[in-house]
Amino acid sequence: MKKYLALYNTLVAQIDEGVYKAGDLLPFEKELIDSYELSRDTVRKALSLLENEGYINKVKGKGSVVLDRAQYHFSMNRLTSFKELSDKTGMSVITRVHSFALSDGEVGMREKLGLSSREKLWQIVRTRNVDGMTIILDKDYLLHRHVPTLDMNTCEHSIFDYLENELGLKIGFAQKEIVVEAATEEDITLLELGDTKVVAVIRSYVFLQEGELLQFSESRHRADKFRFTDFARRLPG
Amino acid sequence: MKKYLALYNTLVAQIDEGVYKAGDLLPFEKELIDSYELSRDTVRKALSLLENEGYINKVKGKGSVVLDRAQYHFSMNRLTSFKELSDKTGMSVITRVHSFALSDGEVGMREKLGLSSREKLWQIVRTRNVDGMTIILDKDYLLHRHVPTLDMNTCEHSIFDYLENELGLKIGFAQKEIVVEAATEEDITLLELGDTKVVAVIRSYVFLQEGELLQFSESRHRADKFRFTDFARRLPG
DNA sequence: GAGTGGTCTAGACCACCTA
DNA sequence: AGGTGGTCTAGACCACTCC
Repeated sequence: MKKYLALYNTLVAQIDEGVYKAGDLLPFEKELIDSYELSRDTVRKALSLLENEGYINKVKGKGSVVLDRAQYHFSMNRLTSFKELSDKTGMSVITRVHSFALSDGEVGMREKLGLSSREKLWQIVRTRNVDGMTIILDKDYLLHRHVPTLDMNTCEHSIFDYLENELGLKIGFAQKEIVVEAATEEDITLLELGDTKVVAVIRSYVFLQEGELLQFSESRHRADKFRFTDFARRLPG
Repeated sequence: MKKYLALYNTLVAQIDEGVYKAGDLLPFEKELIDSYELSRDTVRKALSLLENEGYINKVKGKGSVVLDRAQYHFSMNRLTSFKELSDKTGMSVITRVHSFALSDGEVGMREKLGLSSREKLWQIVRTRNVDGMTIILDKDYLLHRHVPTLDMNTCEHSIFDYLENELGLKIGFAQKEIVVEAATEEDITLLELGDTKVVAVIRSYVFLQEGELLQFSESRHRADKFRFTDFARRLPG
């Protein structure tokens, strides 16, 4: 639909298929303008997206250099669902739902999230078995206000899809933090931890486009299987 | 100099000073255009930057909502030097240089970085004492090709500044990864680790604007003092 | 000098929110 | 209905790279 996104997607597809390899130059702006019949700004918007996503590096006076993206494959720079991630990486992922129910949240959680004493939360506890090993314990808390109903089938597949496509919620942005913590009894049991009684925890606060809190999540990873990657740019100027 | 950066900087300053608080609306595009006498695209470029940095959330038909940035203070989303980070957060940071010398790198490193057998590396080992506690062990490797000379004073202060301002190197982007590892003897000694013999490691590969590797770094953190925060947006579309 | 991307401008139409 | 941000276009000048 949107022209700059269409161009972005075709260029991403071409890079993924190897039409342009690491070190190659993408067609110049002028060439893209002519061959796709777009204005310069539209082409530049698509290229800026590619740059922000770590696909290319634009160099003044030279062109857009394709980067080696093989090493960035597990990037969690963006807000993506677990499902998208496993689809792209081709890992075999089995999700097991341990519980889902309306609750009051854990102690102190209501205060931390700034919720009223009435506000109920959906609590969902799931484990992820990746390539034959249970390595992640996901604990999600969804605000009942935004999510009136929820079922087992949704929890087993993609809650993200459900929120966006079924409920029409518009997810805007998320704040994440990564810390290392001592394993709880729950971690030890569900993740079959061995010697190292330590987990890496990704906590995220997911907000709707208007800035309202939608969800709080804890993703607790076996420390020995944990890897987080990030792509960073220098600020312009 | 650049108009959109000037506007970005003044708006950042105003948000930091509390002129606009979390939940407030920034002046509308039209108002910024008129009061600063800029074109719409220039104003939009500044606002896009603010949005990408997590300062605001733009909502169609409504305006630019200022986000609560207090919680994001330790953001390492961007490529910033340790010095910048400590300047902004007001923490007392003492850097101690343990060694710096030209070396061949550690075993396997040359292969991993794709370097020729001739290529020499500057190896710099430093610890960071934050608010009275030594919590980070930084091991940096700079390619000799790009950095002919280096001295003690530079290592104690900002290598980043030296590379950019003295040598005129143009840093483009970095790939980072975070993993949790068992502590080495070096970690235990230098970081005065107690019970938990585990460290959080941020590895980064820093590239120049043209895509050449400049630096490889390992930042090894006491697990109990480690915290990494990240701001993520949903892709447009 | 020719070609590249970076910045800036002016104007148009659309989709969305609020009233 | 009026205002907002989102997209798209056309054209200009500049800074940088490469030959």
